[in-house]
Amino acid sequence: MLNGSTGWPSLTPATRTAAVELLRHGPLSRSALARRLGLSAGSVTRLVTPLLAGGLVVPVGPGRDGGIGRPSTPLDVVAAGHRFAGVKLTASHGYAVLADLRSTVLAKVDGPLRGKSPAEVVASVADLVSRVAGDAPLAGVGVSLGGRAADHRIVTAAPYLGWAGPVDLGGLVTAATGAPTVVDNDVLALARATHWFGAARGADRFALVTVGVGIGYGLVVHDRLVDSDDAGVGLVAHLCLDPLGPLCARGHRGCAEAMLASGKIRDAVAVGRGGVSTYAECLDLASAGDPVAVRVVDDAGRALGRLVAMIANLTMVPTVVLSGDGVELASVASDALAAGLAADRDPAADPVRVEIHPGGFDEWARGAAVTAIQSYTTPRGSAMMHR
Amino acid sequence: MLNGSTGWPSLTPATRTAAVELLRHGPLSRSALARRLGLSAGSVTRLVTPLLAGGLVVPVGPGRDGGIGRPSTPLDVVAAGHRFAGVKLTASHGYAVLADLRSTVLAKVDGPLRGKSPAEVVASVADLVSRVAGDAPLAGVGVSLGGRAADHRIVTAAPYLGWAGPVDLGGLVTAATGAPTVVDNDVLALARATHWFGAARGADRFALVTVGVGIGYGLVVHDRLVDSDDAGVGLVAHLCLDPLGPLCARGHRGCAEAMLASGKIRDAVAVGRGGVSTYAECLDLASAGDPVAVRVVDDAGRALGRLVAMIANLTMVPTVVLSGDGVELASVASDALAAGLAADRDPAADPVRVEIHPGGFDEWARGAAVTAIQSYTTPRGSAMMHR
DNA sequence: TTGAGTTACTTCTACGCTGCAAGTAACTCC
DNA sequence: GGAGTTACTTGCAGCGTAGAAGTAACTCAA
Repeated sequence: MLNGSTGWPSLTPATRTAAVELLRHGPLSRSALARRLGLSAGSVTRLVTPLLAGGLVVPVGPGRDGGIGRPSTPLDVVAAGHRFAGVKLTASHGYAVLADLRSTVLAKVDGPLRGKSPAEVVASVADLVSRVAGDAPLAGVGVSLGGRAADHRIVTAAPYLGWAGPVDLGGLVTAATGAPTVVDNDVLALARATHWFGAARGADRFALVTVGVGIGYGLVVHDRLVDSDDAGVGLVAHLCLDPLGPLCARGHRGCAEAMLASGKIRDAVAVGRGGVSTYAECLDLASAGDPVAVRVVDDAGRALGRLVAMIANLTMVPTVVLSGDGVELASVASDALAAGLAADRDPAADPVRVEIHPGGFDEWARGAAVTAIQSYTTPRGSAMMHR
Repeated sequence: MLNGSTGWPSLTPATRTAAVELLRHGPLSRSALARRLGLSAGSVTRLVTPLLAGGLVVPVGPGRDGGIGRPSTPLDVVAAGHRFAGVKLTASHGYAVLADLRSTVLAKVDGPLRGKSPAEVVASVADLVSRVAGDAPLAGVGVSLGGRAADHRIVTAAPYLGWAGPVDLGGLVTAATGAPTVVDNDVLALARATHWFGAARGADRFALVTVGVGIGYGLVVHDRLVDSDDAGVGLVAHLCLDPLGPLCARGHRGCAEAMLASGKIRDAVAVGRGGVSTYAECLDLASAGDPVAVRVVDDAGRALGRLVAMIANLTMVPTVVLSGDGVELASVASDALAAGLAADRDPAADPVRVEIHPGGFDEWARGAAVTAIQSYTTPRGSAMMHR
């Protein structure tokens, strides 16, 4: 009966593990679940019984699998039973989504921040949350931003907001909204969403590269996000991708930011031919065959391909997901991307799968919601969130 | 009483987990072990009791930790209770070590292979093992080679030996020596040794780069070796480190192999000044200030630094271990290495710790022994070896 | 010297979680 | 309509765990 107040945190560990497996990989029959978890069939029956009784999980579909023997009964988590809000912060705006347990977006709103001070940001976030959620009770709130958050609560670095010292954003938003709130780096949150519910659902290893105003990078290995003090803050942005490329603000020639950031691409096209004012125009011009735009965009695509190759060579991921608001670059310059990838990847090695996942601001906000979902489903979990 | 015949495989899972923790991180007091494993003190007492009774673990030292309260009693695994042999194969020779449970080398031998056919290699390995082990009973044998082994048994690729189809080297050596045998890629095996007992002991994440005839690469993330079909077979060897560098055999300019392989460095010095015939001479000349050797070695050091930076940026490891028979390069060109590292690493990010670990052929063989040790201590283990 | 405080370890119990074995259920194929 | 096959359930024995209560061995201060 979907009692939100009891919720997943009250489940016993093994039962919760089964529920998470169903959430991430479902629908699954009991036998498939047993194989996935490495358990006996009897144990799975026992674990699943209280989930069915509580209405968190339901049998779904007829389960026709065509084979011989008794047909299986696929089970699935009832995603609609819980609501989460996700908020992505930029220097000036907030973007919020309302999502269910599988991070399906049910509503979205956005608006300017009232200001950059912690109090103004908290008030803006609370406002966005109440606007997007209405009076639906929330199981959790996630907030993501370009910066770092310790323990998913304390913001320790937020260059775009200009915060000097640590701010307990998680605690403040929890107090303001009444819903348990977690804070995360925006790229890491997007990587979490990609991992659990997105283009890399079910993948044990993958990398995420976001292209847009900046270049972001996230890595999942052994089914777990790789976190560190430096994760998501641009270690990848200044990797050299083209020794003859343009300069970035730090004086690096041909680094990822200089080659791929949407502002840099726009500037390069503007310098070459004039008459452009937006990144989207540059991609359109390149599609239409404008020689300057084609050259700039192709150079960028080749650089992106080389970046993908470097990532795959050094992390051994079979898949690299491209996202971010500027990711159309990868479609427009797909040939150049493939060429750059081929140039730096051993042809004898397994080919790298490149997935292009469209990314707008609501995708970033959805990432924030997934951080909240993970925190809700695996509190202080042994594997997922922390450690 | 160190009964080798019962051994670790007969331990119950939780007890074995405690024993592995002591082996890898010991000596540890019971309370420290409880903290590490996330268990209560009572559970640890229960787990440790049979290990003490069986003599696999002993109390060690007085346990003075200076603080207040009852002093702790550090426990440690009795490493001398088991013997393992490790054999590293090259195209023409085998190198074998005898090691205890902590991979301390007790003896070493080497010799030419009788030939490259599977039968000749197996006979050579068995010969080396019996020479190095004498009549000591072996708990396990590890064999490592440049190539791939499926399931730690079946060699599926061995370019240096010219084997075409898969060869059940593990099964053949098991039959020939009477000791359970595992097969592994040589770089991965060295990474295992570095992880459990070497320069990265206790590290949750690190990367290993080997420099020598070829360039090797291994990665540990989340306390587990990253394995893949392509691991260890040279994905890293053809990364571009210097756009103006020399060519490798595949036509890559300035790739890791072209810049760092000992043969390439020797050739570059020989072309420049003549009068050298070995890699070691080149390093000596560079130390002595010979301008050609200094330039070649410094370029290589800078390239190695850039490689370390790329690895750290993309994998987020805090530590990179350098090893291999040509690793002296890193000491001779340490300034250039630091410069290359600084150039490609964000100064705001955590600094990368570079550990130089001397590596001869016996280190490679020790790696093979560690593969056997891991297989012995964590058979079909949930985390260590497979999956 | 004595007792309070502190940390390390042990013992006992209740219970969660597991595999295993022996069922039952629902299907296909012949 | 039975044999074969796969999915699932039920009951049981035993491992593994936390928690509470107790013991041990030390430091420190009065």
